[in-house]
Amino acid sequence: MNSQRWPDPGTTLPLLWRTAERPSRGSGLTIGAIVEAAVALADADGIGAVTMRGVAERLGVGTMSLYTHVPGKRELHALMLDRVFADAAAVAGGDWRERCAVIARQDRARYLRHPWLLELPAARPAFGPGVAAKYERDLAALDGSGLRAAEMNAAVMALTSFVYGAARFQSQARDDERDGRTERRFWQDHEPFLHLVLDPARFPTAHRVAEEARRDGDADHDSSFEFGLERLLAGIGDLVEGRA
Amino acid sequence: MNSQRWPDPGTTLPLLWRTAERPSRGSGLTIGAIVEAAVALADADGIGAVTMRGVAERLGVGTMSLYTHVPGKRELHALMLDRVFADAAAVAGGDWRERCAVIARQDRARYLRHPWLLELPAARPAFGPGVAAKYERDLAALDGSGLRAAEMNAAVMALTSFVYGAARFQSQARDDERDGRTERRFWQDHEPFLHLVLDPARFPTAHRVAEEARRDGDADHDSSFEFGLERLLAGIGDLVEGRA
DNA sequence: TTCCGTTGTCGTACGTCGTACCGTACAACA
DNA sequence: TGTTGTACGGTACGACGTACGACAACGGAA
Repeated sequence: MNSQRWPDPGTTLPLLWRTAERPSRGSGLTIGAIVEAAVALADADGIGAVTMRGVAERLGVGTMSLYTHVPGKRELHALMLDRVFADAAAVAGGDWRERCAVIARQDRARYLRHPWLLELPAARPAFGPGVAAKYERDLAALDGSGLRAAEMNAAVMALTSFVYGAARFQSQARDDERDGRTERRFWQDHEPFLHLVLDPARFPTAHRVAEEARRDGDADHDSSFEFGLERLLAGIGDLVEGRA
Repeated sequence: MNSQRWPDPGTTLPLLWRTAERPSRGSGLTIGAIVEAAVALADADGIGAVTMRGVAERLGVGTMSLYTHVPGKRELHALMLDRVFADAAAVAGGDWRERCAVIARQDRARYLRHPWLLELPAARPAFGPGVAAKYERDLAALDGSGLRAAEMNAAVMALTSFVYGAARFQSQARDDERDGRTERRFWQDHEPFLHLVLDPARFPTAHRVAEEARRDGDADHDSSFEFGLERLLAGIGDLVEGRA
């Protein structure tokens, strides 16, 4: 299945900036329409539902017609990513810390709105209009924080990593719930194995904490995210204020 | 392809703890051997190389024979995850902060040693021997930090999220390099589009920072990770010391 | 208006995947 | 020495991405 052909910015950029759009004959097929349909499918049923056949069917078009406008599925994924990153709005007002918090919440919300984003390669996305807008916004937020350039980059990276990881765990937990693998069911299934899982000899701390947790219950994802964000920003703040 | 059958702890736990191992007839096939082969394939060529046919071939066995011992591919993935989490060694000595740092580095190293881990559902993994050992280790590290139980959980979650996100970005970047999508190539491909990407009117900050970045160069992943880890622990430390 | 080359459209087909189904043959017990 | 339970695995089905080539719709030239 893997055709060993990798998408690269060289082939993706003209698509992203629509500088080489193919004319449509009778079908009304355009890059934009294809990406729109793919995003709709992914939002509804996950990235697994984005098949070339599925996208084509949604557009009322033959499967292979897509290949006139898009080289392949991986490039389509890159286009989808840039498409949903285009919602990155400029953040004004407040100090760098507040701006960063707003951005982190924005990014988290986008991941939860489009959880398939978390499955896509995103380490070094091609600079389409959407990714460029997000890049601009992130940099502008940290502008004037007083950090050196290298520190600014590292800080953005730390925030991005945290937001990504937190969103991914939450997204997977949501999938679990949707498919019936609830918290309740989880512990029900573990009941026959609790003597192994919570063996006080092998796992003393786990045994003890499980007791406490049963009383207190787990924190929800929202407050857990806010806690981590606040701690990370506090740690960066220490650096800004020369305290650490 | 999706058979709508989801793996759950109820079916996976007996496999994880080997309480219902099927006897092997002439082939020497066991759960352990299957998991071992699958991990070897994944380490070598990624999670995509772990196909039932591939695992069977590596074991010199018919494809369908695997299904005698393992219900399906998703359960095999869960077994693989627990298998590599079993390397979680107890961390002794130092204060909570040092112990957390050691654990974070251990976890990051495991993600980079087994990057396919990052692709697996891991939000609420079934408690096999490996996952239980990691859980015990994590909790023991934070024991005695003075944080309340809810804060401890949130702190672990924040650290886990950060480590996961950072490892994922680094892993993807490594894949990019391996497949020829190097940093150099990236900017070469962008050259014809720089007037769009770095348009001073639309993206003023990006335009300016790109100039600086060209001089300074990017920080590597190691120092970037250490920066984020240090900041996050500093922020948690503020809380412990009642400073924030 | 007619013709023809260009090119958007898409039906067919191939090789991959996970796995359902079922026949076969071996091991353990009678 | 039957008899039976079950480990093993061959075949097949429906999904997938996409290579290939036939066809038809369009634009410009005559």
